[in-house]
Amino acid sequence: MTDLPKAYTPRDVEGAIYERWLAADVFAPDGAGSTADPELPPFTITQPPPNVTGSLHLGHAQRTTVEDLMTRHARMRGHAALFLPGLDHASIAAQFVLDAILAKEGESRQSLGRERYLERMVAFSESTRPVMLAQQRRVGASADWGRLRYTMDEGSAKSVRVAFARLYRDGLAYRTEALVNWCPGCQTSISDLEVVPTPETGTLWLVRYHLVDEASGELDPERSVVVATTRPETILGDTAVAVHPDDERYRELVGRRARIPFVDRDVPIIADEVVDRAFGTGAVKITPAHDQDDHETGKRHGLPAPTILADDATMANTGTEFDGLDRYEARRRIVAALTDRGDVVEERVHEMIVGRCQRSDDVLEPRLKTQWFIRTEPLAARALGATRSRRTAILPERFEKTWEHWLTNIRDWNVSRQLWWGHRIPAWYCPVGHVTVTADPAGPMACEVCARPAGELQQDPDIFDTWFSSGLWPFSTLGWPDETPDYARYYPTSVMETGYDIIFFWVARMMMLGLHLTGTAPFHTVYLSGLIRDPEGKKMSKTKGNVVDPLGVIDETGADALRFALIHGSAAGQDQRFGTAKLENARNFANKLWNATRFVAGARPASIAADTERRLPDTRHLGPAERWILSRASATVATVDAAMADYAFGEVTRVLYDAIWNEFCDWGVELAKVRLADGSLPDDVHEATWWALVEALDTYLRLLHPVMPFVTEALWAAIPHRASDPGLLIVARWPAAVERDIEIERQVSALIGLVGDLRNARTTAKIPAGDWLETRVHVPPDLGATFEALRPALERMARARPLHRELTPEALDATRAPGDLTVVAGAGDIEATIRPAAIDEGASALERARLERELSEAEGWLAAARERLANESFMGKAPPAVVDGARAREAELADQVERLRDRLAG
RNA sequence: GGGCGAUUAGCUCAGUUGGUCAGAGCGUACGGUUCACAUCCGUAAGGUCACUGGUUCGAGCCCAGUAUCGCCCA
Repeated sequence: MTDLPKAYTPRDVEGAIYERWLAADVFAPDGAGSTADPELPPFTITQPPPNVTGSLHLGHAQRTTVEDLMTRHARMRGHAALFLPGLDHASIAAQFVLDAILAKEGESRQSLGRERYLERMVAFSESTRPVMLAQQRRVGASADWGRLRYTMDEGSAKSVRVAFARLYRDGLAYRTEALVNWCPGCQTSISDLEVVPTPETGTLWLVRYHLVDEASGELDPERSVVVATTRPETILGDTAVAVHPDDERYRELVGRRARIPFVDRDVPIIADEVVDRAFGTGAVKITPAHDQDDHETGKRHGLPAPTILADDATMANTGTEFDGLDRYEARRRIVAALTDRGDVVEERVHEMIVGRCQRSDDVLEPRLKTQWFIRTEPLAARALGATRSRRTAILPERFEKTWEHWLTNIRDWNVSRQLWWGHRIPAWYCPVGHVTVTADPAGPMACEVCARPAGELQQDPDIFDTWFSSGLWPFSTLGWPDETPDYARYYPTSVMETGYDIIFFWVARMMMLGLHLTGTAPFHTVYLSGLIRDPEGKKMSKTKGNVVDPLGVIDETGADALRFALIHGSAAGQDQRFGTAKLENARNFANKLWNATRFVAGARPASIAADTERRLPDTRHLGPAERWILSRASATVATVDAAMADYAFGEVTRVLYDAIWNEFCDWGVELAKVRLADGSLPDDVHEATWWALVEALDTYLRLLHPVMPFVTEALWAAIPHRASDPGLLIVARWPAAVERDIEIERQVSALIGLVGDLRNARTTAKIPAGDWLETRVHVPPDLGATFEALRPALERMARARPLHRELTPEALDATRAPGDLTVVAGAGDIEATIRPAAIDEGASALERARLERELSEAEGWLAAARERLANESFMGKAPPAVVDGARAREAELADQVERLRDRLAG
């Protein structure tokens, strides 16, 4: 069909193609248009659900592309391929976004109240949701939209309740008072993973605490101890001073008491090995309610742990003038007051690490709270078992080390969040504090300990960490805890593709929860993508303003170009910089393919009807070029298959780019052109030639479809199909590698090499590209027939006319005239001469220099080859195949060197 | 403090089990109105594969160490 426009315009094609896929119902593995083989196992990917309130960025586009290409590949191979899409309610992240919007309206979480806030959230997410889904369609995701899930839908809610109830029953969920990471900005606790350790330059204050005279109970005027602290405001919560037990400086102080300023609390001086003698003065204050280490120390020594901060990080319950002050204001005033008293001994600049909130960047406060935790140790052990036994593989493999380390040092997971947007924890408390956990959405009938009626019970106000529902994703989306048909058929899933940055947040949790709740690892392969960075290598982020909107890119260069660019030259787990050069290259490639197809479609011999059914080329009428391209196409199938099996998607695109551009377009099409245009050949030959091109092109379109689905689908429609083909490429069968014709590949590639060498010689001698020059060639006898068959094409490709074939090297020599350009090609056994239109001294010199350069290069290789063959160790120890190869190479080089020397001498 | 990654052509990066693998794209230079494509075609130049040592007949690839940059964990 020649009605394809001259340049590929993705905009004119993509939307319509996606609509056709939707209309044909081919995304669902059990859709009306599915061609899945029921005998084959299904292939399942559950999409990492993007945050519902966000918008897609390049990272999403990259992941969608990888997931989609695996899905499309599996689908074409006949598997029932399920790409299950979804959205995440994103609890804290969504609240953060909404809170910012509310703030602009002069409202806040508090001003709205829980109910209205949640209504607002639902409305907001409903406004962003269709945008996000549309974005994914633009990228080309062949996801089963009919199975779209949401972490806040009833299915997810049910699985959350059931999962938690099971964990509780199994002793893996417990409620306790513990020191948690509190974000004063978000007003919630967060998990250890959400803490961002941030280096900061702070101050280390050395503060004098006066000792108490045990006899009088008054301050001992003689004795004091100087403690070092970076947080003077927590002095108000001190319940001890600690020194190292072996520290001679303080040995005699241990057991005495010191008076805490402002609160006038007398606290013991204790000895504990946790103290670092080299830090500060070697004596530290202990604030068990506001520091992780101090909390542990306090527990060991039975110290009280008064909380002195409110949820908003103002001072509270100290009974001092500082109550009600912000923590930093309190710090300033306390330092000032201590200075006035003369008790600030020293201030030092101090480099330290401060924990900040991943979401709001607020400095976190360790706070004592009663919360729910998941006991992770037994779960982690099973997760490790799954990867160690290779029931689940992690790619790239090096992440297994990270995985091992984290899971073997894992800490219990705090799942309580003092937020509103999310799944409410299904735990109820009776007035005396008994706990009842139930999966029943209506709540418990009564306290399961004391049987107090439901009316007296109160549900936990907290919600779950958003990652809790995410952790159930691979099975909650398929119907778990119910034994649904989907769950039976598609679980466990096949591949979990995601960014390596959430391996702990998400992958580990899915693994742990999946193994415990479903008894099986939720996926057999974890494919970790690298991160997309900006051209300078910086992480893309909204605050940096370097985020690229994929829709803009798609509008400009097309979804296929974006997808190709994201895959090409990438490797699993490896970050990539993303710039316009890659995109342009990908766009050009799509255009190249478009035009190649345009040529093939337009080159259909008149003897073949436009709507004809696909035929295999008649092998009797195939020329070497056609046999060559068919063989190369088959080789490409094999290489792509191998790369796909290795999840080496960058290799897939590399191989296809090379095959399509440098083999099919540059030579397959160019060589065929001559034959197709040769009116002296019979129709049978034209037809076979054309069918060969169609066959090869069809193979490439199929192979490329997973990466570039739109353009391949569009182009596939422009070439004849087989009777067995479905109407759409997306559900057509993946090609099978057939036996290659190695001999024809060798011969044609030698002649292609000859053309290149002839062009090189002409260019070096500054011969105008368009000049037709008399050219003589000698090829070894076994290449003779192929040479003759390709002669017209070779003439054209090398601008060699007339083109004579000499039967012996001597015959070629005999025709040589002064000024002739000489070419030694192939394995040194092909020679050619080009006769310029006029003898040009300058050109001759250039020509001679070229030959000399070639000779010295060949001599160098030859010397190396001979050295190798002379090496007894090599001859003795290298495998015979390698030795044979080296011998053949040596012979070739010797031949080449000899001929080049002859030419230069003659 | 522990771990991981990167270091290959001017730039951005491929290189699966060690045996012509020294590659691609972009860029550069020169030349092209070849009837699919200037989003193109042809030709070319450019690299001691970070450094040092080791294993091996043979190392970009394996081992040890060093340097620089980056990331993760504590």
